[in-house]
Amino acid sequence: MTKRPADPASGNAPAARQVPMRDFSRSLPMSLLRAREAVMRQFRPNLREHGLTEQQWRILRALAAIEAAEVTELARTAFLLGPSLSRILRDLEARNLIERKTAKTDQRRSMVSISREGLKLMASVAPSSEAIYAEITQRFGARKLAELQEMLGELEQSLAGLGAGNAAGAEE
Amino acid sequence: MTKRPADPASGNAPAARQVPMRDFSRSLPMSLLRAREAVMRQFRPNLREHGLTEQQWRILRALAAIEAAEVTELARTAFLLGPSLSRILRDLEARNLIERKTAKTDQRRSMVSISREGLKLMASVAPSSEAIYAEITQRFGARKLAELQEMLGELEQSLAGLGAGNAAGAEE
DNA sequence: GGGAAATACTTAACATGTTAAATGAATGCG
DNA sequence: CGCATTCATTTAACATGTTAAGTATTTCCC
Repeated sequence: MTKRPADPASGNAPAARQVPMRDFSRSLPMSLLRAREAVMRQFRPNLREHGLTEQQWRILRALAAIEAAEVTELARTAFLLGPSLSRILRDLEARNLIERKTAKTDQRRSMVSISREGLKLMASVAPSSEAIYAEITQRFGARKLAELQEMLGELEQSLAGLGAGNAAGAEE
Repeated sequence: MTKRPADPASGNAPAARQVPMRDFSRSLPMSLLRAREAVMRQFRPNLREHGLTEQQWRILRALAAIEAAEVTELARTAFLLGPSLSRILRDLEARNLIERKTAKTDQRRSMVSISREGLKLMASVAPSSEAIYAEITQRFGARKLAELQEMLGELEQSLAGLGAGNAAGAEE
């Protein structure tokens, strides 16, 4: 065996380490992904017990805070893409957790609202959910949590209107 | 605070607002989701131009930093679940971006490594990617970015070993 | 040494993310 | 009025997230 520590391509193993980049485990997207996963891992079992996914729960919560909403508005509020929302609403309607009716003035729009049954389901999920959130807040620290969310908001702001198709003077 | 000023259930619209919860647009999961999306939105177009998804890119990056890795190890590094990784590796192998061979000592394990072609692809993607990251860093501020990542790490730490099937003292 | 249990990975099944295209309804404008 | 354009929503197609089950090996241990 010839000793060639610096050239991994000497064997049959394909060469690696040839594209210098940041340690990717410390990249911002990764940090955000891991943090979010750590948080959601706490909530998912409870939601699952009630037959809800994270996204379905987001929609119910968004609807519970208002009378009714158009699909597009709901997508913005629940931070879901149109196609995802469309599918989920179909399922939630089949389960009688929401109700829809097309708007009178514009047949294209459909007004979505949470049903009585949906509210009942929410009432059964909310307590554990709030308890979990409280536990997280306590563990991490309420002040730090507020600070973190402040920074996340600032990050979002500082990237608003970057890329995404157009800045000042973008040509397509 | 026992005052209930508004009862929206006066019309025919299904009653809402009956399940008191935090304003969900300000919940931690939402903040994290929005922040991450704001960041990833910057990278996706570039990756897409090269026919890569975010996850495929994560895998290539993880592999470029090492000689070879077992699938399980790679899943941990790239923060992907086994089934997702399994599918992606199948596709990346079909595109000749990675190579696999089963380990000699244990037929169950398969060693994955990046191919020469994979390295070439990385080299063509990395510059724009780094440039975008630099732009983000500049906009948000390098110091603040480091601070944010520090907090995200702490959040992850403070939730490690919560829920997930075992409380204090549950040693499997 | 042989079978139960553990391990590494893959498949399966369903839900969502993501982009493009389709559908149906309103609007603008000649 | 007629018709191209815009708009709101859905469908389609493909990729990943998520949990459960399956498959092939290996290890444990009597």
